[in-house]
Amino acid sequence: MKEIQNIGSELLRFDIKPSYQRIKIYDYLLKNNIHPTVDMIYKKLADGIPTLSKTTVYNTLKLFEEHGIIKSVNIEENEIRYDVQTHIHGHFKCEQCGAIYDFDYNYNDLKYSGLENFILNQTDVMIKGVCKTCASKN
Amino acid sequence: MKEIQNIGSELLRFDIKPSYQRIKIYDYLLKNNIHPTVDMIYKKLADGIPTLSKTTVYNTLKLFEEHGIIKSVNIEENEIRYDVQTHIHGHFKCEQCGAIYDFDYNYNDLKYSGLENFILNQTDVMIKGVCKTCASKN
DNA sequence: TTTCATAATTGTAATTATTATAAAATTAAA
DNA sequence: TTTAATTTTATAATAATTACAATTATGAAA
Ligand SMILES: [Mn+2]
Ligand SMILES: [Mn+2]
Ligand SMILES: [Zn+2]
Ligand SMILES: [Zn+2]
Repeated sequence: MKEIQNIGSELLRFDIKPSYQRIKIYDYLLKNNIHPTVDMIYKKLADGIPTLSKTTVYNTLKLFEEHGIIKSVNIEENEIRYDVQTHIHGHFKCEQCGAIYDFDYNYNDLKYSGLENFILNQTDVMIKGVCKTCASKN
Repeated sequence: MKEIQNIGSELLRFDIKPSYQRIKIYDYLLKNNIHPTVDMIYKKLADGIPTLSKTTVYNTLKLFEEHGIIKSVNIEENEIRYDVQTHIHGHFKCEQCGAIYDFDYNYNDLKYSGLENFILNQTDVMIKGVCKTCASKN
């Protein structure tokens, strides 16, 4: 889990003005490292912030990503998920419980053929299968 | 490019009844190895088959995938793309021209940490960047 | 403190991809 | 030819996301 002492100054470090909503959203992401969807974030925070608009959640996450403080992950077809973990790592989605796990892989050993003279900006490794917990239940 | 002599018998090989629409859709996928979206497929085929329904395209692609004759790829957030190439390979998306390229990588050298006792069913490697053609123009 | 400009938030409507459903058309079997 | 099963079609319903304009909050100048 990512440890941040002061959320406001962390946002400022990324040139993001720390409004009340932005702080709450980043705080949620830090404390819930579950790659949540917009809807999950909105529903959880709407309890504590009754005036919160889903548009604000969309705007904020877009802003966060543009400023590089979070990453979006494209795991399932129909929804974007968000990740405070910005270092290079892969994602595993359990086909049974739906949970998403982080994992590390040997990024530097990856060799490609067919991409000569291409400029590579971002690599994502996605694996689907059955997680340890679900596998032991079967 | 995948070479198929008889589309009808190839569909039958995968236990798919070769209806007129199914043959046309599979034929399109074989001849247009561009990882098209449902909409791209529908629009192109609707010229030749005026009665074609988009629902049929959705149904057919779903059926094809269930029978393992094609794969769906999840490259951009908001849309599914389809691929007749079913062997393990990666996908590169050019951020400038939007084209999607296939590439090969050393699948067996991929080493993970954090997935001990997990069952891995499907691995996808996605890279974003600038393709050779676009890079040479800049 | 009041005034004003700017930025952030909100609510609503519009867009887009996808799924659900039921009727119509086609195919295959009796 | 009847009949049943399968496939296709049209339409409506969902769901995620974006567009947009009004409202609210913030912060500096007067
Ligand atoms: Mn992650
Ligand atoms: Mn491919
Ligand atoms: Zn699981
Ligand atoms: Zn390009």
